[in-house]
Amino acid sequence: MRSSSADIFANGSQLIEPRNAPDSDLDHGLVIGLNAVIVASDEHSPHVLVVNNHPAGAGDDGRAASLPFGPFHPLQHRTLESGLRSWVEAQTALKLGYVEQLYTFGDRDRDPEEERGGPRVVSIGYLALVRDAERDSSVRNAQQNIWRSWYSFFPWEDWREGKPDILGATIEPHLDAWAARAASAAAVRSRRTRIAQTFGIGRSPWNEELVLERYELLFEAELIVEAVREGVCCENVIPSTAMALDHRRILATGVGRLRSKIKYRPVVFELMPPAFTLLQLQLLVEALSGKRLHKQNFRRLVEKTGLVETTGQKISDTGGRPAQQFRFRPAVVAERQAPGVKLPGLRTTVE
Amino acid sequence: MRSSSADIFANGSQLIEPRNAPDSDLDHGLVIGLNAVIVASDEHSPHVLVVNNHPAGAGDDGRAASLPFGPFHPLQHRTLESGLRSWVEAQTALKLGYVEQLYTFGDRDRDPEEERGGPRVVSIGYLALVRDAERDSSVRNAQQNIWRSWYSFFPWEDWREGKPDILGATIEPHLDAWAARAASAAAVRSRRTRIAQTFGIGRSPWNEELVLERYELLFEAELIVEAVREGVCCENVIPSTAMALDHRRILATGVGRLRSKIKYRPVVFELMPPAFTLLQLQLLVEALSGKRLHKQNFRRLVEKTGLVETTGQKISDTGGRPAQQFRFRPAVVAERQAPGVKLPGLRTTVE
DNA sequence: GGACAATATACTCAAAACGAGCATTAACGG
DNA sequence: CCGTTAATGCTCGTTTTGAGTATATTGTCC
Repeated sequence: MRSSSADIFANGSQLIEPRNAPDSDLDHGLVIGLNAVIVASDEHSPHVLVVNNHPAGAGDDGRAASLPFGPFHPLQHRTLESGLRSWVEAQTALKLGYVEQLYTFGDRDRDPEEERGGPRVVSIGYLALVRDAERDSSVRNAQQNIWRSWYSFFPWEDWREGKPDILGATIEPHLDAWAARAASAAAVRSRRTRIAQTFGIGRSPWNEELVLERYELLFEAELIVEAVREGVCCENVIPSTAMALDHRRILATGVGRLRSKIKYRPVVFELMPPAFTLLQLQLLVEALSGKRLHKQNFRRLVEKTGLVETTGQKISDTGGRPAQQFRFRPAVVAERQAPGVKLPGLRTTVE
Repeated sequence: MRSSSADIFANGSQLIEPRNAPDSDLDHGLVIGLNAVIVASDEHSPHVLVVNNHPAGAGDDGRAASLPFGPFHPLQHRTLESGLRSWVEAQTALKLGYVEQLYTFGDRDRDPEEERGGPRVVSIGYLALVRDAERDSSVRNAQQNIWRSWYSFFPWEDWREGKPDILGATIEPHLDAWAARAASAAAVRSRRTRIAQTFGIGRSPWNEELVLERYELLFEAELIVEAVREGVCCENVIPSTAMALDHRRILATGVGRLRSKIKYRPVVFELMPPAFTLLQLQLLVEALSGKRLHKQNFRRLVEKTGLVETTGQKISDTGGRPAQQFRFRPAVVAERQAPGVKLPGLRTTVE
């Protein structure tokens, strides 16, 4: 397929070509790992599967929970995604539905052990969605694999009951103090703008998609346990569940991605039972997005997109007028370009 | 922070933990490569830096062009992005502005040589933006590194002069024939829906962001040279510039990502000169998105977002009433959460 | 200087989308 | 039958958007 007759002109400063043999030290001490953000959600909260690393009887000295992780086995797996699916399904008995790649994390300092000579681990993060009913099948290792509400890791992300107290009481003051500590007046201003835009303060509205940006800001301000270097005092740390390494960052990436994706692609299905009422759908979307929606407008939007159709059944178990039962239109589910569920109202703009 | 007293029951089928030592064959024959989609754009067309693998004087038998590629050197680089920046800047003399990770490509069949025992190359694709003025500085290896309009790789993506002829004349008939070849009636229908949604046929509007989806559909239908297996006839192939390996797929990912990103983040700046007229800005956005926009509405949108401010200067070299000169508001450029340039108009919905 | 070509910029107007709420309907438990 | 609870239907003012028309400002050609 290739031929090169006149490579005599090639010189040393050219771009390295794909098929050049790698330097011998390149494939030394390099491991590719696959991390999965596995999400299921009921009407109350989305849950994430985490691996509990506490050894039996360990107290706070045990390692923090981590995301499920598996090595990528180039000899066995044709694609990255099949590698992911195979170890997840083998080890948790979960049937993964939708799977999407999130991001590849490769910073050296993502793992302190690397600095001490361990192999460099480059980790490819994936988002996977499973139906809530599937959650039971993960009990195979109930002590190790547990489902946790994703809001336990990001308590500031749940605005369903209004602005979370933790924001006004703790986060905003600490962030403001951090901003004030900046070197120059310009830097202080820059930090303030960034805080305001990211956390929806002042004229900026709260944007539920900026999960990662908020996490990284808090991390930078050393308000997150994982960011606190050894030996430094950490009284400012915001109460929330920590994770190992940079797993909370990966999780934040997943949460943000899912929150934005539901708006333009029909992925909520993957989390819903096959039949449901519009209220159930709304509650799920609210759980994911972390904000409350205007019921009538939500209905209007959902019906307009043509994503769902009625099954003809009526459900009367919530103590009011019975609700129609819906299902997602199979044609839409099969196709990927279909739109998602727009989020209407209850504007959180004004606090 | 947490305690679990009864982990005595933990058994061997638990999820593999992050710090487990990898199997010894894991880091054998595995290389991480960094691919860059480097984009610059003038008012006529966005350009992509490709490495010309054709040796001087070689004909069509030379290898197809590829994206610039460099190995990731875990010992030298703290982060993936710094690894990318360093080899790109060293080898092309380009000053990269905005850089963002696209996707990690790891399918085994992305490179036929792997099947013959070569090392598995997992490639992390990046999108990098440089100002058009920077394009000159890549001449360092003019024979090797050349800029090509991205529409030479995807001629069907340029709707600025109306629907490209190639669509109606070639692509749509071939796709339709491919759909008809499906196994079952249901499969035929499913393919047809997918084609219609992806290529904006019938009631679906053309969505300029679906660059990757369109490419993959064409690939599946074997209308792309790269998809044609050896020995199979290829008369249906759509005339367009091919690339090595899966590089055209990576490029499609980059184009799609950029097209969507300009709409919600202020990244056009990175491609624009510091001062410009609104028409210049519009032409650039049109070049990127591949469609024409309604001038007055574009102006309205841009001015509303507050992304730009006037410099006070007037430019009168285009033969009409002089235009105001604008620049991006530095405060906005510094911050990332700022909105992008919405695309108004001239609906391509109805053909 | 005046018509004209070419573009910039201002303003209009109707349709659609959106936020917010009120009103009505259909079940259930007493 | 009445109160409670939720589903569903409808309205209405505000924004946003698509698509123009109108006006302003320059250079050029005669």
